Amino acid sequence: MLQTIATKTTCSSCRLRDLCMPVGLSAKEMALIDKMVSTRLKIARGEPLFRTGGRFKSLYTIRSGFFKTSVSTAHGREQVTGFYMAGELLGLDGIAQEQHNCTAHALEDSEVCVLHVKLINELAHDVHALQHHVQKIMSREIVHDHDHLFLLGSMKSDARVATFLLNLLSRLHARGQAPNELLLRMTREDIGSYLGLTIETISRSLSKLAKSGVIAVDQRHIRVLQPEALHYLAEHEDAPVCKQPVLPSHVAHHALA
Amino acid sequence: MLQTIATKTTCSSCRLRDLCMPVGLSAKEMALIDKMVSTRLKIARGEPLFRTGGRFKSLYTIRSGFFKTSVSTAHGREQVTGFYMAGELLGLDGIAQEQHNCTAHALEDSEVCVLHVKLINELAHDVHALQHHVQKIMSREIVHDHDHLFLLGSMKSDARVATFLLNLLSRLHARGQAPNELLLRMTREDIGSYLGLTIETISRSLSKLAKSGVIAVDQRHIRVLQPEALHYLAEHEDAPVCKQPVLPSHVAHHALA
DNA sequence: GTATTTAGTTGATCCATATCAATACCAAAT
DNA sequence: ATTTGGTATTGATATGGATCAACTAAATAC
Repeated sequence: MLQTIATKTTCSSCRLRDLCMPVGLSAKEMALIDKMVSTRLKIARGEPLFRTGGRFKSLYTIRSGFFKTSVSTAHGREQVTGFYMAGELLGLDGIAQEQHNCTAHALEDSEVCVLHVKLINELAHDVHALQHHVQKIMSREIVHDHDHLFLLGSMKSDARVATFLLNLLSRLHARGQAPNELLLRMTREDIGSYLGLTIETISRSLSKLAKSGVIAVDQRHIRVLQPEALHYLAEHEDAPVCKQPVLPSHVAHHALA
Repeated sequence: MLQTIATKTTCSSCRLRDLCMPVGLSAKEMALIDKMVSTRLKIARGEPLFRTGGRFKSLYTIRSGFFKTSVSTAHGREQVTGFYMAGELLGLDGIAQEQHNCTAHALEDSEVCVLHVKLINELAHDVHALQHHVQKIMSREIVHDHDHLFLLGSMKSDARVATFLLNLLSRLHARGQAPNELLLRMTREDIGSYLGLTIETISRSLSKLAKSGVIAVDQRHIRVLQPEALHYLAEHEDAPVCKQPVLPSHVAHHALA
């Protein structure tokens, strides 16, 4: 299940370096950083990387693949709290109580770098930028969570779906992918849980977007045909208050009929 | 509005020390820490401590008083993201982009200690525990946000309200207050925004809890009469799935008639 | 004191989304 | 090719909470 493999790649030569590591390190600092990652793990699709309650020893950066994180109650109900892709850091919620507070599942065969916290903090003493870097990443997570609180607390279903698609698109775009195409790695159920909606509502919302020509849906493959319309939906139809027609004619006249 | 006053109290002698600072510091370390807080601010009720977009220079620990934080869109809608009380840290979301990403308002006349990040990070180099402490607090914030995502994504209105009350109660209890009494510092509107509900729903939910004898409501003063019933509501009526009667007879037979 | 404003409650109605149900699709196994 | 099971779509119906509206009570101003 968890297969350990020897590291062949160093951080300094990693193609994801700019996503993972602070920029502008000296050669000396970079050499120190290279010692930080001693192990990599392969996680097969569907398998957990860590689970709620498990002992927290390390953070994980994704080398390749895709993960979801989720929290759940004793009484069964589950809530997906995030999706993570290459270059992103998993496990930050474990620092608080030295045990993982959510479960991370691989949504496709994936590979992660293991960063032992002990090692990170020792290194941070010498590589000053590293400490600040960790803070920044944690802060970014908080900001993202706040945005998501806004989504769950104030936005209507179509706006949630539009926002979700745009968020994935921009993150994939930052990784060199086409800015208007998207392969959903997660099920409708995962999306629904993440967006606080049912699978049927997700399906209907996507169908509506497709019918109106804003996107094209083929199974889990999404192609964005009218990015502006998608942005408009994400930003304007954001409240139970709004009663105007969804799209003004200059944006897309037959959108969402 | 923002009135600066000279510090008369040191961290080492502060009554909130255990809430704010790492425990088990040496005398030497404590002396260093004492230099961290150079300024305190008084914020009058209703005034902002910082605003979205404002330059991020420091974190704030609450000495006394009560704050709410909120994010909002260009198009007006606001979402309360958290409530903060004595000993808690404000401003962590600003680290990511070196600008504040939410607005913090005082809900009563309050006093905060100003912690310049530059100073914190310099100190962290010598006081190793401090660095870890900041990480822990940020991680705790992430965990809390995930719990709140769960609440907004999966819980029904009554469960949200019960959870909210229990959360405030336990935090106040940790600060030496009675475990069954509570003075709400925020309006119903703030609560509604925080819980993703309207003011009317908050009002109805509180009335229902009062009518069933679980709590007593007198304006913003809440007294908990049946803590177990409140816990039950928070944990069990957690999903749009649940169809059973709200409370089994052994918990509270006339609750929520 | 009275007037005005703001905050909160309560009832009636409506609607967005959940729920229920039937069907279709694709992948893996037989 | 056929079954099986997980995944997705679509339609019909139900409902929790939003919206609208009328009213009460406290806080503040005059």
